[in-house]
Amino acid sequence: MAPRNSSKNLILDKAYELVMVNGYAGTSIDMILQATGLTKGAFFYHFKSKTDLGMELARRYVNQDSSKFYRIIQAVDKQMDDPLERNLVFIERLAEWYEGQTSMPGCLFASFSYYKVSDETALFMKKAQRKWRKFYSQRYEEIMQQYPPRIPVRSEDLADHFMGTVEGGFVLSRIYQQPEHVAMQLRQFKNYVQLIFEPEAGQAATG
Amino acid sequence: MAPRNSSKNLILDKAYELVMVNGYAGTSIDMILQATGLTKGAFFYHFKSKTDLGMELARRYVNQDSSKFYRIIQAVDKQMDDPLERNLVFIERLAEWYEGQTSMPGCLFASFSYYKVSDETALFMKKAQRKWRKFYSQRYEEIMQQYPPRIPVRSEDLADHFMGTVEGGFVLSRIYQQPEHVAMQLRQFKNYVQLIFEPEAGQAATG
DNA sequence: CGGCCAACATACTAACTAGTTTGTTTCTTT
DNA sequence: AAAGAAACAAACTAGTTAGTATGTTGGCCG
Repeated sequence: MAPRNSSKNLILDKAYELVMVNGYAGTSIDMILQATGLTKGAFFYHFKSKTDLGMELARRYVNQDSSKFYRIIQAVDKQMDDPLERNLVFIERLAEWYEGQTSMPGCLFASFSYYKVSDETALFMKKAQRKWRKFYSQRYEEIMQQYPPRIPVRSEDLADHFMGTVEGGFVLSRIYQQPEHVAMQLRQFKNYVQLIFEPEAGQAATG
Repeated sequence: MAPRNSSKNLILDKAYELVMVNGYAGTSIDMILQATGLTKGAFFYHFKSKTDLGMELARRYVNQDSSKFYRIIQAVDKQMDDPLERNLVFIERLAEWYEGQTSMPGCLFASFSYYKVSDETALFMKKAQRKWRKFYSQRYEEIMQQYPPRIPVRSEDLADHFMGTVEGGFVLSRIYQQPEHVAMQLRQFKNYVQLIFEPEAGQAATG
């Protein structure tokens, strides 16, 4: 791992920003170099090709994104024990986090999913996504053991739907050009989880 | 509008396919010409620039996608009158339609949202998306008048969440490289609508 | 202090990019 | 049949692309 503010990390930082705006194919190496103030020599010293940069961007994205989510999860887990409450508060905290962001939200994986960088990145992304699914589905498994779901649902599908909701929120935010849609989408998913598991959900409205 | 299988439509067809795989920036005019068997003269006779092609792709996508959805909706509306049942069956039919597709699903708007083709396309997409939201939110408004929702929800948010679910399903399908995720996501949303509005939803599991 | 290497800069190349110019065919219209 | 226009083809251009080859710098180590 390169030291904190090294040239390599600088390239990765700027490249990430540019890719999130212009996409991978729409981001040239020259654009990255102009943004960093470096030259070709520096770039090809740290990356053997542009494809290599794409792969490293994917790797770094997984690490940074994972740790961001874990950080929120751990903070919530410290404050409460109930698995359902944990999950609901996690979703709320995540929504609040996205509300605090100013720049246009987005997912590198989604960007790459609409332009195949390489077979390697495609495989890497698939595996990373599966790993996330496994993690979240275990959490929903815990919830299901304690709270009988109102309807038949699979924990894997809930995990996928959670991630899909975030992805959909990104796309909508970008089309509407309004970042707040991610939080809105997340709260819909939160409603869904509540309606499935919370024993008292929707009682007030019916009574 | 150009006649059915004209060169212009051929270009648009092939360009659409290529853009859905490589993205807009990753699809060169030469690639499109190679796929169509035409030459530069033909392309720039029909399109004044590549940006112009992007704009026409967006226009055509809205028309084709809208008519596809309307077709399903009208078919369902003929068979039943209840607004909630109509919506639920519509979602199910849509899920089945995506299950029948072989090629990797995706949305041109999503692809364009991760690479800004032009200010014109961005504005066009925003307006088209708003139009869709208006259409679907009206349908949920109807449902809400007849079926009191278990939880407080806004019809616009439901409309957005529906479209967001589809978009998320596309992204997940592409990352997992398994087209069936769109249908799975849609059925989660269907569950959500049922839990919100159906009076008897989830009664069997609790009793 | 001399050598060595990491970490770059500079200057190139060959292929590709969008777009233009000019020429050709075919159809229609009078 | 003449004329014009629609619908292309072929060849070109100027700029950009990823990638390379070679040169330069500073710091560390014996």
